[in-house]
Amino acid sequence: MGRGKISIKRIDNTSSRQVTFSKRRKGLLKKAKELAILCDAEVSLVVFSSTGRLYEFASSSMALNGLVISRKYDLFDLY
Amino acid sequence: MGRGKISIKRIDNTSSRQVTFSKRRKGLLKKAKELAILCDAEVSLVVFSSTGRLYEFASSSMALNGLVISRKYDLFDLY
DNA sequence: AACTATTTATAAGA
DNA sequence: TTCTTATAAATAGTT
Repeated sequence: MGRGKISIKRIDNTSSRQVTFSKRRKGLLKKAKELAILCDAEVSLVVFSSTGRLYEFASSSMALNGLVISRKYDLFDLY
Repeated sequence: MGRGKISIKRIDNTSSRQVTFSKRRKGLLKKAKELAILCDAEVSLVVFSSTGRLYEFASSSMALNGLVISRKYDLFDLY
């Protein structure tokens, strides 16, 4: 949806990737909320950016409260 | 996005709600996967339909494996 | 951070 | 319910 068609693979350019992340994260969260409301569904969505920032949505009856959300750590994290 | 504009509130008609759920769930899962790939993000998405069926997506490094996914039960479930 | 051309998702209809 | 299509909505590239 845009000036050109893109293929679904990792965006190499860092700033382009961040811009796309910001736009699409917003869109995804909006659609998650809409699905929950329109269809009376229970939805939880957790997103970590590649820089480790957390974004989340959970409809009220999803038991995300109090849940410890974490990425698997890797050796990279030790340095 | 369709023949008419809709407002975001619970769809009362059961069959319409199920049709919309099916379409939008598919779209949401697709976009979750795309975000993960394009932006090198970690994404987990869990959806329960109102009839209790589970749909999920998690990018590989999200620690969803082995996690017990459950709805909060309510008194309804006892009968 | 806005804009807009274009693609994509989807509401309604068949 | 699966397929179609007109239209709304998201967004890629631009400014």
